[in-house]
Parts: sequence; C-alpha cells; structure tokens
Amino acid sequence: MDEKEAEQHVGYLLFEVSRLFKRRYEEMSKSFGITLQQARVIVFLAQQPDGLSQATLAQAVDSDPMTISGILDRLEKRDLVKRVQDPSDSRAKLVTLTPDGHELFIHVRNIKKDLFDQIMSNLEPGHGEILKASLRNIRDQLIEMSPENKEL
Amino acid sequence: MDEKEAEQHVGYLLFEVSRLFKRRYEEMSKSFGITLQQARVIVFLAQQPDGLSQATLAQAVDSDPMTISGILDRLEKRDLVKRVQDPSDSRAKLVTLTPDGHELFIHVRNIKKDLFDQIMSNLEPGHGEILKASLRNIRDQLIEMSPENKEL
DNA sequence: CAGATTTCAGCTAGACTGAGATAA
DNA sequence: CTTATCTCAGTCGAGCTGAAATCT
Repeated sequence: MDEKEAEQHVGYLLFEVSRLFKRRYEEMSKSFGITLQQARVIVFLAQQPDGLSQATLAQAVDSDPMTISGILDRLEKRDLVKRVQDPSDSRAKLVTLTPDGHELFIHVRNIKKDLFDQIMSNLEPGHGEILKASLRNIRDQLIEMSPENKEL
Repeated sequence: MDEKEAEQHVGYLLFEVSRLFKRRYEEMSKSFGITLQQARVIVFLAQQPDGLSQATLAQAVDSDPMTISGILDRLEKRDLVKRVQDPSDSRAKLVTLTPDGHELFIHVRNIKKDLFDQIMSNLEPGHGEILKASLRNIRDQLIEMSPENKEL
C-alpha cells in the first residue's frame, strides 16, 4: 500500500479527490436533490442579482452553452431559476434565481462551507494556502495548454 | 477577477482542475481514443500480469462492479483486454491486458508522464510534495466521511 | 443458509457535436 | 455577411440502483 502511495500520480489523485468531494457534497445535499454543477450555477447566479446570459454563465463555470441549457432546464423545472428575455438583446435570455432558488442557495452555501472548513482545518498549518496556490497554478497551466489557446 | 480568485473555494478549484486535467489528457490521447478512466484501468492491469477479478479492480480504481463491467466491455470490444474464467472461482473472471493493451499502456504512461512532469515542474519548489500530501490528506478525510464508514 | 461475483435492464446528469433559427 | 445566442437532436462514458443467476 505504501509503495502505491509513493507511486501515485497527481492526476489520479486530483481525479479521486474531486470525485470523492462530489460524492460527499451530493450526499450532504441529497435532501435538496442538487448536484455539484447545479450548486455551482446557483452560487454564481446568487452573486448576480441582475441576471446574466447563458453564454456568460457557461463561461463562468467553464462549461458550454448546451450543457448550461440542460442544467437550467432542470433547475427551471423545479422553479429554482427563471429565464427572461434580455430586453437589449432578443437572442439572449437573462437567468436569475427565483425566491426558492435563493433559499436553496443559503443551504448550499452552508453545506459547502462546513465541508470546506472541516477539511481545510485538518491540513498542516500553511498547507491550505499552498494547496490553493498550486491548484490555481495548475489550472492556469492547463487552460494555457488548451488547443484553442495554441492557435492564437 | 482577483476578488473572485480570493473567494474561490477549494472544492470547485479541485473540480475544475480535475476536469481540465481530464480534458487535456483525453485530447493528448485522442489518437488512441481512450478516456481517463479507461487509462486508469489499463495502467492498473499492466501491474497485474496474473490478472485480477472485476470486483478487485473496482475497488482498486474506487469504482463499482457495474461501471467496471461497462468499461471492460468497451476495452474488450477493442481487444485491449480479455476476460477469462478464474479456475479457482467459477463466479469470477480474471481480467488481463492483451498484447494490444500492453502496447497502448506504454503510450498512455508516456503521455501521463509528460503531462505530469510539465505541470509539476512549474510549481514553486517544494510545493509539489505539499500538494500531494494535502491531496492525500483530503482524500483520506473524504473517505472517512463516507456513510459506509459512519456505520462501523 | 448467507455472502460474493458478475451481468441485465434501466435511469440520470453532464459533456460534446452538428445543425438550425434568430438576431446583433 | 459574419458573428453571437440559444435550442433541437443525438451520441457517449460514467455512475447508480435493483434484480437475477451462479457459485463459495
């Protein structure tokens, strides 16, 4: 087992941790029946009272318009979100949280906070910041590596 | 942007990095048409020349028997993997790599290594080890939190 | 008998692609 | 005319559940 630990690559480790995090998060919020991606959209919308377009939203959560459309379909069906025509652009729709969506946001935020606080408090002192900095560093590297950026 | 950085939670950061990593990895191995999970299974099988049961495999990659069954179906269809009856347990099947599977493993391993080395070499000195240690710490915490472990 | 191993059938959310309508 | 926004339709790999057959 210890030999395996030593060999384990960061990629799988990241993948594992991310998947475990998703599992725990969705278990904790299973009374709301919300997925991690849905929660992410809700959290983002809560910070944008004026609403924002689906294209902007897609960019914000690093998804694509079609996936966002699907997520919003599910959230709209549950009255957590509403889509209204953008008066200044009749192609676009402005997405906002409904009151129910806002209420859910509070719960979602608290669950997240509890989970984060507990996990981070058990790291070595100072390691939390290094972890975040490293992850941001890696994220930026991975973004820079994308084929789209290579063609610039 | 900088305000958002400061607010960003580790959970989403992990999720983002993991998804980006998956994307880059699958782009890099798209000539082989292999997914990250399939690669993971192949890498694991390469270390087990005697083969192993699907149940063991499922545990090793932290998946479940049904998901593994699906992954193996796809790999077997491409002759990368074969399933043979376990002579000592007629319920079980022993999974091994085919020669084609072994060949793919070499490529897969190299792609992984390139991606890892490049990313890790751009971190601050010493941060790579802290990152791995923190991720393992978090992983163990998340595993301990699982409902199954709560019932012990 | 209980428990392990695999598979069947069916479902879900998410990611992706291509095409199309509509409007900037 | 080109570009942007959204949706329809379809495919895919993964994850999950419940049930069944088979065997230990």
